[in-house]
Amino acid sequence: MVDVAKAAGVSLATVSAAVNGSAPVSAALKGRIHKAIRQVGYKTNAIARSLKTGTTSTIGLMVADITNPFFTTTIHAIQELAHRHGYGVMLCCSDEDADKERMHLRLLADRMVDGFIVASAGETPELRALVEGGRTPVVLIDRLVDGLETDAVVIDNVAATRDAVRHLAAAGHRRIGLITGRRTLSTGRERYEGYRQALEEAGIAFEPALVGSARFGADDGYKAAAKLLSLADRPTAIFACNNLSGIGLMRAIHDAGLRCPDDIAVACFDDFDWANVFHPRLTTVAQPTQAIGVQAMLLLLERLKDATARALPPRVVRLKAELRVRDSSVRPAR
Amino acid sequence: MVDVAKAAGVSLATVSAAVNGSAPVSAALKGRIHKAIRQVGYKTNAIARSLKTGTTSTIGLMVADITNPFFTTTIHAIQELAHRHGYGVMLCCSDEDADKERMHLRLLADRMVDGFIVASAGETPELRALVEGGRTPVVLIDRLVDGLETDAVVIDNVAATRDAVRHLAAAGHRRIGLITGRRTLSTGRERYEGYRQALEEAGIAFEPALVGSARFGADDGYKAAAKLLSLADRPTAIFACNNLSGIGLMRAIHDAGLRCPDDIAVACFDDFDWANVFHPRLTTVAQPTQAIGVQAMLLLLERLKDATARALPPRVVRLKAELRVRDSSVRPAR
DNA sequence: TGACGTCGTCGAAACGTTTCGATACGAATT
DNA sequence: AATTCGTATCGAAACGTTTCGACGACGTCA
Repeated sequence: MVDVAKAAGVSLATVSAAVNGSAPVSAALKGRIHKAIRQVGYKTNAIARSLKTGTTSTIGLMVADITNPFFTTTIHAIQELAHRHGYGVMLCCSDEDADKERMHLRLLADRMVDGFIVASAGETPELRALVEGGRTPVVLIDRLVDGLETDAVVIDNVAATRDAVRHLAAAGHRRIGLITGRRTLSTGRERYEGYRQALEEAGIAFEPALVGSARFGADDGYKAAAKLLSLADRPTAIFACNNLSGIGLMRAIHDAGLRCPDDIAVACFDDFDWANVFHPRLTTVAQPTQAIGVQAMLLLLERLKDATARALPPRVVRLKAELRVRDSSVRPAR
Repeated sequence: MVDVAKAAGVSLATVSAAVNGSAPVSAALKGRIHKAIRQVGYKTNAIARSLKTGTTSTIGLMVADITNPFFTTTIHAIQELAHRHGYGVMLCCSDEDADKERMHLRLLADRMVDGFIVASAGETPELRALVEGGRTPVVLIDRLVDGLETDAVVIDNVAATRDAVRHLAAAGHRRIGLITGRRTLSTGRERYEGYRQALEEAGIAFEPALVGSARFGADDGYKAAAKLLSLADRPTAIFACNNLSGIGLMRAIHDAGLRCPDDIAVACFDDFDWANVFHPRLTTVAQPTQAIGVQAMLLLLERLKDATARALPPRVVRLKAELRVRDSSVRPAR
C-alpha cells in the first residue's frame, strides 16, 4: 500500500480511503490510485487489516461429524451464505469428542474468528467461557447445551420422534424398539422423550429392554440392534435415533437373517439421497438440514453486522422435521 | 503481552522469548513470566503474530462438492492431520463451478493461507498464478489440471475403470454403457479412457451411442441413464463414472421398470457405507479417500515445514482404487 | 590481569493496515 | 473583506507481535 501511495504520489491515508471508501476522495485521485494499484499489483493484506480493525471476517464452524450427510448439507448452506457476505469459514470437527472440541474451540478463538456456529459434543469450560464472555457471538446448531444462554437453531426432536413412533404404532406394532443416541446430548434426550410420549399415547407400556443405546456410530448401532434382535420376544419395529445407527440396524437385521419390512419394520432419523433409491426404501425423519444452516448463519450475521444486535437476548429457533414414510416401515400386503 | 511484561517486571522481548522459546531465558524469569501470564489471563494474538511472521498456520482447502461422501472423508483426513500439526483449515466449496472457485481462491489468498489443497473444478488464471507464483505451495487432489506443475495426489482412474468394465465384460456383457463425467476434468477423461481400453481388450467395438454424458449431479445422471435405457438395443450393463450419477442411474432403472441386477448390471465409481447394506448391494470402485487426504496433507506439510523442500520438483502420487464386487453387477443364478 | 566468549536481558524497529486530528483551500455567508 | 464551513488531503500514532543488534555481567583462558 505504501508502494501504491508512492506510485500515485499521494499519502497512505488517501489510498486507504480510496480503497475502502471510508472517506471522500476526489475523482482525479481515485483514478490515479486505482491505476497505481494495478501497476504495482497491490493486494490488500487481510492480516494487517484484521490486526488494526480487530475483525477477521471469518467464522468458526464446529461440527461433530463431518462425514455425516446431515452435517454436510448444513455446512454447505452455512458456507454459501457466509461467503456471500464476505466471510470465510474455518471448519473444525470434534468427532463427537468433547476434548477435541475444546482444543478446536481454542484454536478458533486464537485465530480470532468473528463468530461461532457449533454443534457441540458436550458442555465444556471453553464453550461456556465463549458464550459468557459475550465478546464473540455463538450460535448453537442441532444440539442445545444446558444452561448456555445463546442463539440456537435446532429441530423439534420430541415431536419428530413422536410422529415417527406414532406411525409405527398406527401400523399395528406394539413392541417397538428404540436405538437411542447419547443421552448427554439434547437430541438424545429429546428423541427419547418423543418415543416415550408416543408409546404412552398409544397405550403401550414402556419396556426398558426394548431400548438399546448407541453412542453415535454405525458399529455401535449394529451392536445395539443385534441385542434387540436377539431378544426372545423381539420387537416387531425399531426406530433408530440417527442415520448411522440406522445403517447399523439394517446391517444387523440382514445378518440376523431377517428381512425388512417383512419381518421387522424400520424407521430412522435423518434422510439422505440414497434412502429413496435402494431397497428397502427407508422411512426417515427428514431434518431441514439446509434451513438449519441458513437460519444459523442468519442469526450470526445479525449479531455480526450491527453492534446493537449484540445485546439482544438469545433466540432459539426450532424447526420442524418431516416424516417420510417409505417401504421400510410398512409390511407389504400379501 | 505488554501487560504481562509490566506485571512480571521484564521487557517485552523477554516475554516473547519465554513464550516462544526463541531465545534463552533464565529459569527465574521464566517462572515470573508464566505466573504473570496466568495472572493477566494473557492469550497470544495469532493475528499480530501472523502479521509479523508472514505465516498464518492455516491452510486453504478447496473442494468441488462438500456434500459428496468422497470429498467428505478426504476432508476429514486432511483436517485431522492439519490440526495435529497446528494448522487450521479454511474450507471452501466450488460446487463444480470454476467462477466460484476463482472467487474462493482469491478469498483464501487474501487471508494469506500458508498452503492450498485443491480439487479444482477447472483451470483458472487464479489457480495458475498461485502455482506459478511459487510463493504458496499448492497440492492438487482428485483432479490433475493440464500444464500445472505442482504436487498432486490422484488415483489411477484408467486402471480403476478398466478393471470395473473388464469385470462387466467378464460376466458376459457385450453391450456395456458408460455414464461419463465432465471431460474437462482429468478424472472424466481418464475414466473414459479406461472404458475404451477395457472394451478393446475384450474385443468389443466401441459404440458412441452407449456413452451418456452427465456433468456431476444425480439429476444429470438420471437423464443420461434414461436415454441409454430407452435405446432400442439397450445396454445390458452400465458403468457410472461417479457416485452421484450412480444414484441417478439406479433411479432411472427403477423408473424404467427394470430390475438390477436381473435386467441390467450396474457398477459405479465411489464407494460409500450404504452401498453395502441396501439392495441391490452396489458394485463400486472404492477410492482410498482417507489415504488421498493423508498423502495430500503430508506433501503439503513437507513444503511448509522446511524451506528447502519448497524448491523440490513437483511430485504426483497416484494411488490405487479397489473394485468391490457386490450384487448389482452379477446376474443371479437361476 | 586483560582480552574474549557466552549468556541473559533489553530497547526499538518493523510487519501493513486504519483512523484520528490537523491542515489547506475554495465557496458561501455575513 | 472577514468569518465560517465543508471538502479533500495528509502526518502520525496505533494494533500486538517478533527479532535484531546492543549491552552488561560473568567465567575462562592465556
